[in-house]
Amino acid sequence: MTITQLTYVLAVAEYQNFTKAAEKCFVTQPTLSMQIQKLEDQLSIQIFDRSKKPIELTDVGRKIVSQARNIVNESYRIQDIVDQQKGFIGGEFRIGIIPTVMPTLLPMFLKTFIKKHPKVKLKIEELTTEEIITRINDGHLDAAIAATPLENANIKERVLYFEPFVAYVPNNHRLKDKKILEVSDLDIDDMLLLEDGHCFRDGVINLCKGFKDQTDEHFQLESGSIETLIKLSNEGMGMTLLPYLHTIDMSESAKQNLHHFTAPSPAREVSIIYHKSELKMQIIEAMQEVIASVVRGAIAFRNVQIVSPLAK
Amino acid sequence: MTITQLTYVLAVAEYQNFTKAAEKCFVTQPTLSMQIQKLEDQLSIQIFDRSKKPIELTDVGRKIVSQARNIVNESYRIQDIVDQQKGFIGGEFRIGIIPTVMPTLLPMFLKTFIKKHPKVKLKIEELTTEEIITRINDGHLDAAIAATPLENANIKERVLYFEPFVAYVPNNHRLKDKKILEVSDLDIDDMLLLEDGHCFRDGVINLCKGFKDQTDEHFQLESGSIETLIKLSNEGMGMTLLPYLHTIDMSESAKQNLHHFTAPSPAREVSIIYHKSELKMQIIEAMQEVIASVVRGAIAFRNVQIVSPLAK
DNA sequence: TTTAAGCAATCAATATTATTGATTGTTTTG
DNA sequence: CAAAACAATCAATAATATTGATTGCTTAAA
Repeated sequence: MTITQLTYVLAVAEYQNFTKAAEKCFVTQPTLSMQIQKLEDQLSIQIFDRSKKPIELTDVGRKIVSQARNIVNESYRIQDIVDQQKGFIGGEFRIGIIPTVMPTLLPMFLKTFIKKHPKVKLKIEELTTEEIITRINDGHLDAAIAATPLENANIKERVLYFEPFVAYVPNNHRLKDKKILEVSDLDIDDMLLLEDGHCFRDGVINLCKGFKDQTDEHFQLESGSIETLIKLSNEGMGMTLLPYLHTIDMSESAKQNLHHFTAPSPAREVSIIYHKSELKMQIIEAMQEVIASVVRGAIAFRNVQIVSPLAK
Repeated sequence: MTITQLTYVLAVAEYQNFTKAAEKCFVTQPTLSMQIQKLEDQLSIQIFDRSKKPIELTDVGRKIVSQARNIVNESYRIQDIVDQQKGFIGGEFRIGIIPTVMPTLLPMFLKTFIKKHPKVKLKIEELTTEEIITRINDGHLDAAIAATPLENANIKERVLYFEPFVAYVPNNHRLKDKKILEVSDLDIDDMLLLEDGHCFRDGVINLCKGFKDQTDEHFQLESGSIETLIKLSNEGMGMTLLPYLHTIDMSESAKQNLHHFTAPSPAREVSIIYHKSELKMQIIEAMQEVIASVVRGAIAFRNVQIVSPLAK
């Protein structure tokens, strides 16, 4: 049994196709087929059920794949140990970012980060919190930036910053003349909220006085775009809450509709999150530091109350 | 990086000697040397400091060895998964047994076990509790039989049986005429105790009324032999406590000196213990079952109080 | 029904890699 | 100082992985 064989098995399990798996492993299909056959022979067991199309895992196969993932991931940590020893910050680093953080935070730190750590090959993906959790667990992501706390046993968090919410109140709204809002002014019935993987949304709902069961709402907005949210608000669909960083470079006219909260302002906690195995921890720490330093200038609020993204 | 290379690294780390390590891996010394060099080259780091004699690990080397042990052990679990799937109970199984359990328990179950599970190649070692814990943690033992609870985070326990203590009171002892003893009769000052890795001993000391700090004792008995204990007792060194199974096949004359306790009799908990990773769990369960069935006939006590082997 | 496409297995040829026995140079030991 | 112990090196060889070409099966399209 070799680590190579195990990675081949993982690839086939993922793509359910020997040819495609071979491509991803940068070998020819016979190479991959033979190595897997060899492993199956040595174990005297079938890992894949080749009679099904597309190919399926057998029952043992499933367990073996799970253990193989374990072993392959642990083997990566050898290189990780060496990198840490050398203080080397580099290699591929796959990071996920939730939609409501992506457009504001990424431009703020990306340039600084790649300048400071040119050897890191960043792969950035916009993903919902749910997708992020899945991919951190299966090893497809090295880290992510999301609203926290998540309270997921396999995922660790490091807080980057607290981002206050600012209310966007259109002209026709009952609160249009109250320039400084209290949290108690919020009413779920005349508010418009982003979906954002049930995360941002759920947190805000809990803020509102007398919030109801989520099911009896008029509609759900599935866009991840704050732009859309503002436009719908202008169309008379209700007021909305915007994360502070989104309000910085709004047009002057739109800024007219912004209403701040009295302290403690509601806020969300934004963290860099990663698997508890702490693979590539040096890069995670490097990124945490860069983000913290650029955000420090942009957000200077002290008195905030955290809105947990956890449902219920 | 291959699993083979990692096992070579582990062997050298263990024996601090390339030649001996090569032997244990069933390859020649150049083979092992070259593979380790290749790994070091690929990682561009020294795992071993060859200038020291005997060879030492470098700082990174130590971390790599620790991770390598992890990976190699996890790789064994692939075969384990296959064995479990097939219901196969076999292969090498290394078990440690504490001295005060070995001579009574082993003869009771060994024959039955090897008859029932002929494919298991048992390697049995008599070891102290301390040695057992070390070896379960470093993977040199698959399981062990010891007095519990140990409260060790890496080790799991399954209770096999509770074994009452029986007092052995020589003719010249103050308690020689009290045929049924109470726990409160015990006095550390006229008792003789086995060392047994601080384990059996510590448990008993806690039983005695007004027990003192262990340091101010007249002497410590380092033998693991119950025989010696009885002989010393006969020489007037004091009474002693024997695990019940040891009293079954004593000579009739010796049995005259046995004094039982009133219920609840003090007793020790004897368990099969194993690493939390649960490798070779089928064999462990098979052994647990065999032992439980043979002991069931020999020990039929209900009302006992457990003497914890934990110091303090 | 025929044809084409998709896909994994097979095969023989080749490239790569691991292993070996012999040897060397160094260090340790008696 | 000589002998032993030991790891590195080397060239030869054994073992193994990889490949391109092909086959045979199944599915999808004409």
